[in-house]
Amino acid sequence: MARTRSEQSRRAILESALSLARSGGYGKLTVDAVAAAAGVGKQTIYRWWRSLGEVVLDTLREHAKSLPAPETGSLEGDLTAFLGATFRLQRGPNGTAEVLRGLMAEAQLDDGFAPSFAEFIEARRAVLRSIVLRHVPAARGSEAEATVDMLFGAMWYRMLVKHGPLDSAFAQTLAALAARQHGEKR
Amino acid sequence: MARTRSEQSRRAILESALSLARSGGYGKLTVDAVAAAAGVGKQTIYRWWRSLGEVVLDTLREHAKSLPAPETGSLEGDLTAFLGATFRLQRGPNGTAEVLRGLMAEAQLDDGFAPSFAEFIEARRAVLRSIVLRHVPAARGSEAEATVDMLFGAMWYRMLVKHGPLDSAFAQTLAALAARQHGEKR
Amino acid sequence: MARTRSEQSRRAILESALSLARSGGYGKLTVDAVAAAAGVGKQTIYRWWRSLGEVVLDTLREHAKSLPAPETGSLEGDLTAFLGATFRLQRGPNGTAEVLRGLMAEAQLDDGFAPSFAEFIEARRAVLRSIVLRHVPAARGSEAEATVDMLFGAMWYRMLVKHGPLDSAFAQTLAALAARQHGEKR
Amino acid sequence: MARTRSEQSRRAILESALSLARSGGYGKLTVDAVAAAAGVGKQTIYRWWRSLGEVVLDTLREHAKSLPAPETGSLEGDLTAFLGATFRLQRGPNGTAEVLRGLMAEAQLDDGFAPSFAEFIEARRAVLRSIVLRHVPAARGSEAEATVDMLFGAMWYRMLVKHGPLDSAFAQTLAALAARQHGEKR
DNA sequence: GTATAAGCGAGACGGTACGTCAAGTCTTTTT
DNA sequence: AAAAAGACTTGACGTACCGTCTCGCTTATAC
Repeated sequence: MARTRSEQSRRAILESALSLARSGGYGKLTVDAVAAAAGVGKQTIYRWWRSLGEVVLDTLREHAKSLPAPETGSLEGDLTAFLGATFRLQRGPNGTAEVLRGLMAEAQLDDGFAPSFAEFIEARRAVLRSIVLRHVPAARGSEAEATVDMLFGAMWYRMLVKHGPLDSAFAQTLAALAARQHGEKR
Repeated sequence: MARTRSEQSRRAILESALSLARSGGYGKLTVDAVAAAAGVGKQTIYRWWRSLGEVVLDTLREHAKSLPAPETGSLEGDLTAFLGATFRLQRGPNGTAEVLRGLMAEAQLDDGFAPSFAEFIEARRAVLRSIVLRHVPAARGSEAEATVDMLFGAMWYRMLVKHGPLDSAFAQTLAALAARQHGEKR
Repeated sequence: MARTRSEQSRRAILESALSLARSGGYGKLTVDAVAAAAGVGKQTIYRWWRSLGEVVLDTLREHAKSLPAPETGSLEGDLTAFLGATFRLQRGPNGTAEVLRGLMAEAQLDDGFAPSFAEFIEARRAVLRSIVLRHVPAARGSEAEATVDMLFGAMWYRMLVKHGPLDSAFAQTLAALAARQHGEKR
Repeated sequence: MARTRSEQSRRAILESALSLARSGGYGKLTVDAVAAAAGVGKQTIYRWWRSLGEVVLDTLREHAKSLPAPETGSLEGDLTAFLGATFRLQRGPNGTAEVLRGLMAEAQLDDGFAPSFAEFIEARRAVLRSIVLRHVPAARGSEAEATVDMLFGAMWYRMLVKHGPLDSAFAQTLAALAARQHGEKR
């Protein structure tokens, strides 16, 4: 005998949060602003999410689904394709890099948000790990983990510090170096 | 012919900031608290630093100086030593990891702080880059950069996401994989 | 369709402001202290008043209502009664003199507050003016205004400079002199 | 073997204080601004005066000396002349009204300044009192005091509340009413 | 088919911290 | 010893957001 959750409000909140984070920078995102932009009461946000970070994370989960695991036949080829596609999704004014940086920051400052973010990260790691293991089954264990950390680590490092571009050349270099780690021809 | 800067206040601020960041978490660090703990007026902080991030960064610059570049004869050996020492400095209750995570977050949220932090990061990259190039001169260019990004990237990735430890085993694995990237015997 | 203004907070603010002004002196009244004493956020004060002066003025408006216009039959009698009652309200530890002095000071230093205070003053002048005109209709115009200014002026002058008491003897003297200005037998 | 007080600094401080008070309003007068405008260290101000109020009061003491007691033969004439001259000194952009208002406010808020200000006020009262007593010796006592309070009170009241002008017409009206209080022809 | 309880937009609320301003004091160097 | 310069501690300012809490309205069951 109760009213049901408004799908319209849910969408408006997700979209407003993402668009405000992109335009003004994640650091200037506020609950008041999101609520106002979405034409929604603040309580409606707090009723369904624990923080703005969770809202934004929700929007990214959908984005990431559009990344299929490639099949080129070689580790270097698969990595080049996967990393290239991942970088492409982040680049540009409509890319997710700005928002990802904000979420990473949030996870450092808000202990409540860190687990959700870690879970999101783990999902991405699982995909990359499976690519590595498909070509180098023997690497199972700390070596595969380290390779995954080196690849995604390099990506995040550049995304966060901005000392170099996340372009296809970088994707290729990373793929080549990772392949060599596991004995593919140099 | 005016009063000179108080060295006592400077030290008190640096020490209070670092100790509060370690005890309560960087996210709960406030200017009011630092000023109170240092027995200092807030204005004195704002007079000499642009934000708390800059204060904390100042304390870390001194810490990092204590890391000497190693000389073991092989790339893998040097990397193992360098990464191991770096990780050791970050570990534990008196380690710098908690504070580094906070600074990385700050750099994402505060555009004014990002350049200072990037400069700090670049100084660390320079040391690692020189180690790589000493052993593999031919890697000069994007390959050396990528190797540096993969190593420090993996470190930051684990520091930020906390999905794995920064211990000597990880240092060794990273060193071995990086050495293989550049043709050292496996 | 929003939450309505809290009557409880409104009263607590008015009472705290008045009581703090009386105990510590108007000059030491601070927004922080009023908010703390009232158990209220500062924003709640700023939401409804433009300055502490307006808050205190609000409490005085109610106080002043308790002064009825007298009817003794003569100008001198009415003035004696009216001024006597007015002075009495200001005297003593629970009197309003301390607070009135503070408001007068505020009006000099804060251009935004001056109009509100002038309006409050005019309301009081209107009462005294009507007493004068009831007995001396011919004084309408600058003479009545001047008489009002001389009576309230003398009161404020003593309140502000504190060179003489605001007692019933002074009320009587003022009343007598004002009556003579308008030809009542001496 | 000591340096003597700098007359140049003294003058610069007095002039800067007065001019800043007139241009920006007494309420916005600050010690920093006066010191900067006078090309003087803040300590030099604090060494010789207890507060900015005392500085400004010093400048006014000289101004007031330029008011000679008039001799027209009648109470009404003398009062008209005296009040007219007094009002004239206060009017206009170079008048002292703005500054006097500020000092009166200061005296209400700063207990340390009130005595100095009261002394200044009393000097002015003495002049007006002597005029009244010269023409109405019998008024000695509370009646003369009350008349002085009514005249200066009316002046201050208008100066502070700004509900009417301090012009020669008002001076005349006040003089006439005061004369009637003491039996001069109506 | 209507009562009723949850969802909702709105926005007031108690708090915490911000970054700024000015006060009055202290220290350094110069005159 | 007085002065210019300006750093220092202190304390209050007015603002921004936080997360919580009514308020009155809307709407989808469950009776």
